[in-house]
Amino acid sequence: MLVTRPPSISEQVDAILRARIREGIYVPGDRLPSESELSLEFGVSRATIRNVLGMLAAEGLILRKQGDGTYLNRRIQEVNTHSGGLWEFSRLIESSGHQSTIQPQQTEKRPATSEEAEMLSLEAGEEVLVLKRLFRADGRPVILATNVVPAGFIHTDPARLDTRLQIREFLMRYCRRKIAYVITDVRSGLLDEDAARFLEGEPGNPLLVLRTFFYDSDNRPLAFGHSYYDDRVLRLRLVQAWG
Amino acid sequence: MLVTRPPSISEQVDAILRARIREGIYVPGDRLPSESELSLEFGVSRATIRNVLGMLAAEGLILRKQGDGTYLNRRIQEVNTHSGGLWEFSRLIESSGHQSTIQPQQTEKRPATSEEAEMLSLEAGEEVLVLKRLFRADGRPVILATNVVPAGFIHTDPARLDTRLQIREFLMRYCRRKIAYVITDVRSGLLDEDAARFLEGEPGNPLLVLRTFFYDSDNRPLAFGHSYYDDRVLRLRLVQAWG
DNA sequence: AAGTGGTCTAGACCACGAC
DNA sequence: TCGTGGTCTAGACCACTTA
Repeated sequence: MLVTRPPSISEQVDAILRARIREGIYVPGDRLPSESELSLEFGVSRATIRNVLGMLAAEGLILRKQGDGTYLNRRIQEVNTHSGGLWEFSRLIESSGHQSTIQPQQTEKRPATSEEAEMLSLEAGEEVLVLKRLFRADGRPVILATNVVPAGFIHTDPARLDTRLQIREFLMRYCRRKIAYVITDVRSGLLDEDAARFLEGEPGNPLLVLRTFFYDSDNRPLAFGHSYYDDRVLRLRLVQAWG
Repeated sequence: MLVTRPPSISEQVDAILRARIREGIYVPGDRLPSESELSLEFGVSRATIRNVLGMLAAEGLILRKQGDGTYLNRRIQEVNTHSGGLWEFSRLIESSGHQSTIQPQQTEKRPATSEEAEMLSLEAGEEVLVLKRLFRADGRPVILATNVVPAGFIHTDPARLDTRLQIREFLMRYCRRKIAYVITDVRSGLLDEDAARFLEGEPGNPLLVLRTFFYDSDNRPLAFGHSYYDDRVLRLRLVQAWG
């Protein structure tokens, strides 16, 4: 079913370079081989190498200096949003150096509220599937995430759904929908009584509230999420490369 | 002095396309001309066109559909972090549709605290320049930003500094330093008494706290900032394109 | 079948930094 | 001066969507 197309040349080069960084073959502060050397070594064109390096640079993983060379950023470990996904909580937790666990708390199918109906372009009263899940970092609860998906999207027997999947994987597998882009609202909020039962903390504590909207390439809303993010435990840290 | 190199071909194409979007020549939801058509129209190679479109797509401004075409995102107006800069507050405010004003509150030169010294790789007691500024959106105070720069970086007579400059421009003009990348910590916090004097609000209100670290391409810290961001007035909204 | 975007190549020339 | 990354070209072929 899910056709797994072979990895492209760029993806392979990307994987190799990331592996070398991970395994310490390239050490933070190191100067990497030049683009021409890499293109010779891998037997690919320089344009392909540049494409890959461009992505690594955009993540802040490497620093490129015209006339000099390409260097491995000394501060890679400080950042947890490499490759961007602010909404892929498991990866966020793991790339912060913690062990991530997902704990489904509640899965219910119910009519959409009017607010939900509007955000998901549904008729009032159409059903939605609501997934409430708790993410833990090294056992400590950090994120309480609620995701809402139109029930009409789901082609699978509800009893067979794996509610531990990432939302992206969930939409792909059960709804055959591909996320094209995501809009995330970052707001501050206070821990309410309900959320305090899940996240260890006292009601009234400040925390981050993320509202996430998922769309496909036709601008159709696929899902949205509402998450409480305990920033005392897990930093929300973004890198942005300039130029 | 500041050499202003002529805009590259990509920059020109980029400017033209953004202008067409801004002026409504391309309307949200529209299908843009194909890459080949654009490359013919502008007399540049398709690779150059793709380079520019790639950036617009990364910002979520356009959506590209293989086998179909390129479409202008219907939700462009909802997003205020196009081209990324979470720390360029004026642009953030203006691309949210507000009029932005900067109000310098205080400029002082003093020895670095031990925390500042460590973050900026300074010796204890070295001097720093502290800029405290208030950003307003349509007159309403939204961001209280404090930026700390090593005083030794500054080559200009302190009395002649323009304290209304963006931090990027400030570092470039007075310190001849180029920001290579920026790390931003987004945290939740409570309005304290001092900040409440500047931002209209009561102490104890939740708000966003941004801590921003600026580095050059040698990994040297250039500056850091501590900002109170009133998210009731201005949304902090990120787009991330998938794939 | 035709046209779109996605990937990749093999060159060229330029701007810049270190030596 | 030499090697680096930055820009740009003119092609080729593939994957995909639409008709």
